[in-house]
Amino acid sequence: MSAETFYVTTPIFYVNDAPHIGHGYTTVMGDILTRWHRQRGESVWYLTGTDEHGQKVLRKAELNGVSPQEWVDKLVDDEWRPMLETLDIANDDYIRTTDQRHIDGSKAFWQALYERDAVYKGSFEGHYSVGSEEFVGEDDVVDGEGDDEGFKVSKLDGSRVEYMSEENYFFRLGDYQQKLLDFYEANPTFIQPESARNEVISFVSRGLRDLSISRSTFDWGIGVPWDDEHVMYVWIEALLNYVTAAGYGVDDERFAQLWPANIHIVGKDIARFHAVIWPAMLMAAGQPVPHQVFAHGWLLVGGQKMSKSKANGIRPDEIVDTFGSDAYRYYFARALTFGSDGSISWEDISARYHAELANGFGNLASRVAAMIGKYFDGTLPAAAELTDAELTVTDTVAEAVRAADEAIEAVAPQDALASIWRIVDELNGYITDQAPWKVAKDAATDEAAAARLATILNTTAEGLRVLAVVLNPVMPKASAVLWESLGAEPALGALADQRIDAVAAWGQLAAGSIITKPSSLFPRIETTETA
RNA sequence: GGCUGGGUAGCUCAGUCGGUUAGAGCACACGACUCAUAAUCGUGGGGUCGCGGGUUCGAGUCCCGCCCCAGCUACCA
Repeated sequence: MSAETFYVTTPIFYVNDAPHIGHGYTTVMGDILTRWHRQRGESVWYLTGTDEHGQKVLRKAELNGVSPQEWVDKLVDDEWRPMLETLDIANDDYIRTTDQRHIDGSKAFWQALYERDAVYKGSFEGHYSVGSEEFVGEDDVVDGEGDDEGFKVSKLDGSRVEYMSEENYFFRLGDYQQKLLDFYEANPTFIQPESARNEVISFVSRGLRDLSISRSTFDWGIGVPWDDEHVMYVWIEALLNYVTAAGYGVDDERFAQLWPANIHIVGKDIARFHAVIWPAMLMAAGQPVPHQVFAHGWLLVGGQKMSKSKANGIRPDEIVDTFGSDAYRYYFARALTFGSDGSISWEDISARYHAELANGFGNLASRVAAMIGKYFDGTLPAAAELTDAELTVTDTVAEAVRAADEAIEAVAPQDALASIWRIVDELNGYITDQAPWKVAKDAATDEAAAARLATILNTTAEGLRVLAVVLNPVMPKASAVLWESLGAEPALGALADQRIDAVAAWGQLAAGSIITKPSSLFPRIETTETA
C-alpha cells in the first residue's frame, strides 16, 4: 500500500438517535468523495461508525430493561448498519466505541496525554440536574416558573438543577489558544467553509478554558487508565475514534499509513469540537492533526431546521423507498451547496428526479440503446469520420470531466454534478440536431448516410460510457446498469476500475460490443405523497 | 447585546476586480420533432437585486443606517 492514503471520516453517530436524512447526507457526501478519489486511482480509506457510551445510552438501556451493551448492539444492528446498506455506502471500516480496539487505543491516548502532563485532576462546577443525573449547559438553564419559582430549571426537560461540583480530570485546553490560532493562520483550509472557520477563530480568540474530560457518577464508558473511579467523558472519547480506528496504540504500521486524516466531514453543529478540541488534543499527545475539517450546513425541511431533537426528522429509507438510493445520493449532492444550509422538500426531490434523472439522463440512455438496437441489431458500430458536431461533443466531455474533477478537489460535489450534466444536455441536443432517425431512412441505400448513422450512434454510446464512469461515484446502481447495457466490461473491465483521468479519451468502447436496452434507469414515479 | 453568514424571477439558487440589456435550472406558454421513460430540442413571458441614504461617469457588487432570517457566543450528544 502506498504511504499516502486519502482518509475520510464521518462523525460517529450517537446510537440513541434514530438515523435521519442529516446522518444520511453526511455519509453520502463522504461516500461520493471517496468513490471519486478511488477512481482517480488513489489509495482511499473511508471510516464511519457509532458512538455508544455515555449516560444517556445507559439510562435508555435501563429503561428498556437490558444491559447497555445489549442495547447498543441492537441499535447498531437494527438502525445504523442498515442505513449504510440503504444508502449504498462503501465504507472501508466501521468503528464502534465499544470495540476493543477503540477501548485499547483510547486508553493508550489518555496515557500519552497523562505522561505529557496535559491532564490534571480538578473540580468541575456547574448546574446539575438530579432528575436527569447530568450537568446541564449554561444556555439550557433558566429561572423556574410556577412550582419551580425561585429555582433554576433545565430547559431540556424542565427538571430542577442545582449548582454542584465534582472531581474530574481536566485537559489543559487553555494552553492551546495561541497554538491553535497560529495553526489556523498557517493552515487556512483546515476548517472549511469560510463561515465555519470564522466562527471557530472567533470562538478561540475569546479565550479557552480547561476542559473537564472525565465523569465519575456512572460507569458506561471507558475507564481512565490510572483511575478506576473515572470514565472518559463521552465527547472526548468519541473524537478518539478517528485515531483508534486507524490503529492508534494497537497497530503502529496501520496508523502511520492512515493518520493524519485528510477530511473529517462534520455537521456545523459539531465543527468546534473537531476544529478546536480535537487538534489541541492531538497536539498535546504529540500527533499530527488532520488536514481538514469540513463542516456542512443544515438541511431545511419545509423552512424548518432538520435536527435530531425536532419531530421533522425524515428517515433516509422514506426517500429511498420511493426514489431509490441513487436518487437520494444524487439529490443531496446536486441540490445543496456542500457547506451551506439548504432547503429540501419532497416536491423538489420528485421534480429533480423526473426532470434530471428520468427525462434527462435515463431517457438519454434509453433512446441511444433503442436506436442501436433498431438500426444495428444491438451491435455497436464503429465511428467513421468525425465532423465538427462530434468534436464539439468530445470537447464538451473533456472539459466537463476536467471541471468535475476540479470541483471534487474543492469538495464541491454540487459543482461536479453541474459539470457532468453538461454532458447529458450536450448529448440530448446532439441527438436532436443529428436526427439519426432521419439519417437511418437513407442508410440502406446510401453508403455515406450509413457511415454517418454509425458515427452518430457510436458518439452517443461513447458519451454514455463517460457518464457511467463519472456518475459511478454518485449513482453506483444506475451506472452499473448502464455499463452492462453498453457491453463495456469485456473490453474495458470493471466499471469501478475506470479511471477519471482516462475517461475522456474517445473511442474506448469496442466496435461490435453488444448493446442492450436496459430497463429504465429511473422510471417515472407517480407520487401522491406530499410529505 | 456582540460576532458571522444570508435576503436576486412563482420555486431553488449563480452572479468574479464596480462596467453592455441582471443569469441558470425547475415551473408556465408557444413552436419543432417522433429515436426515446407523454421523453427530447428551440423560442418566449416573468425582476423596485430586503428598505433608505451616500460614493462614482457607472452600484446586485463599495460605504453608512435600518428591517428580516439563520448560526455562533463551550462541557446533552
